[in-house]
Amino acid sequence: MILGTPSLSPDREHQDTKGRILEVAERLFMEHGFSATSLRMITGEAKVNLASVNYHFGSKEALIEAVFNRWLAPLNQERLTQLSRLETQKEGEPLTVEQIIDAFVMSALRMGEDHSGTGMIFLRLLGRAFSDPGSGVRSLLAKQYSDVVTRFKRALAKALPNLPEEEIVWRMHFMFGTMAYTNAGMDAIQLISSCNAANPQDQATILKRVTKFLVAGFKAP
Amino acid sequence: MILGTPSLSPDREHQDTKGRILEVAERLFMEHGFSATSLRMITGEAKVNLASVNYHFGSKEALIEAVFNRWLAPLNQERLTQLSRLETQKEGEPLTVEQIIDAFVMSALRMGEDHSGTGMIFLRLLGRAFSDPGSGVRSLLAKQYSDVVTRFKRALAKALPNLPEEEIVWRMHFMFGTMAYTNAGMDAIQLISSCNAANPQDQATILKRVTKFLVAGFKAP
DNA sequence: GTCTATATGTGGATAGAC
DNA sequence: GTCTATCCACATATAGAC
Repeated sequence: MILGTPSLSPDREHQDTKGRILEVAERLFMEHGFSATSLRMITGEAKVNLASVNYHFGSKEALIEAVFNRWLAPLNQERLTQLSRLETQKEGEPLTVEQIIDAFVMSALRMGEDHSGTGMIFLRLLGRAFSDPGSGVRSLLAKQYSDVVTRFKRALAKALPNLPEEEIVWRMHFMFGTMAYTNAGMDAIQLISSCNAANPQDQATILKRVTKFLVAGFKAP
Repeated sequence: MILGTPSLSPDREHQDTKGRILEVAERLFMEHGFSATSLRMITGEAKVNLASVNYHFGSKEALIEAVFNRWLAPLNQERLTQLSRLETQKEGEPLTVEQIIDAFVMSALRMGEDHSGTGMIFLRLLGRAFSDPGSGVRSLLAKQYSDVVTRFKRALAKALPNLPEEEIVWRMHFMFGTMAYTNAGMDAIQLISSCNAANPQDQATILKRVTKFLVAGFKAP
């Protein structure tokens, strides 16, 4: 429980001020980006006073950090836990690529499904944050991701002993990109593809597609 | 020659006002995002008068559109040309997945290398634009990409007859994500991976890695 | 076409009453 | 902790001289 993780209660309008701000900010940041979202928009929708943001968080920048800290740490913790679980299970033998990618991708799904869908919004916000340089979030991401990168890199190196480490790092980079974009641009696909195929489907199906795509990519010679 | 495509002359400080604005805007939008980049920053660096932006473009929004129109149309035209060239060559027989992905990815490289590296900056900006909703650029992207999507989808469907069309669309979506992120987040990899592996390399090598990764992904069962 | 000056709005942040 | 009122920096945009 890091920073006022919201209760699962459906009537969120009775939450405390701090929690309401976090929840609305999360959504608006996702919809409009960080700099295009004003504190007035946030406090307006959250029906709290403008000054309360600075009272509770100190600054807009600090609010952004708080939004991230609330979800990112648990998400990456879950990823590490899943990986550890698999490694214990196999007792030193290398995991399969499928298992590793699955641990990475499906942790996101699990977090998204928890908390009655609120986590899903964060996933999409996370996608945006990776490509948003003007928010100071990037350095935060680096810290939060460093353990995950290290551990997954090691696991993948064991699973793919013929692949140079450099290649593995790049492919992980591609994986982050695919994940980020898939989450953030879920609405872009309709714009781009302009076909009735890829319609709003449940995240589970999409992530299974992603996993298959990524596993094949990692296994490329 | 759509909107003042810059000359290849190295001393750009002698360009005309409109061209200088476009060039600086392109870079600053990429570095800071659209809404975080003010016209003052642009005109300051371009050493032109503030009012000249509105004189030449009408508004900031129109400037953003101009920046995109300058490069995106030629890029996608190149992609279509490459695809057509291959199809003519094969006379009706399906292309290989490698050829198709290569036509898509390497057109970007070719454009990036042209114009003494200026195009590269645009590629990274393009990556940002996909995940930046607050700029009205998205609908522009949809229009500019629609032909490319249609043609490449058809080619891929012929190359992968066993793959449902829906799956193809999704994998194209993943491809866009990988490309967008790879271009935009080239600096993020150092933050994230915190290892000496993936260092500033030439774009060509990186795009070859991407291509291999993507081809394998598309070929996944 | 280019400049100065300015109109007009909105941003984040804060002081101080309650 | 919450509110009103306000400060001040900076945004886009434009009017009008040159």
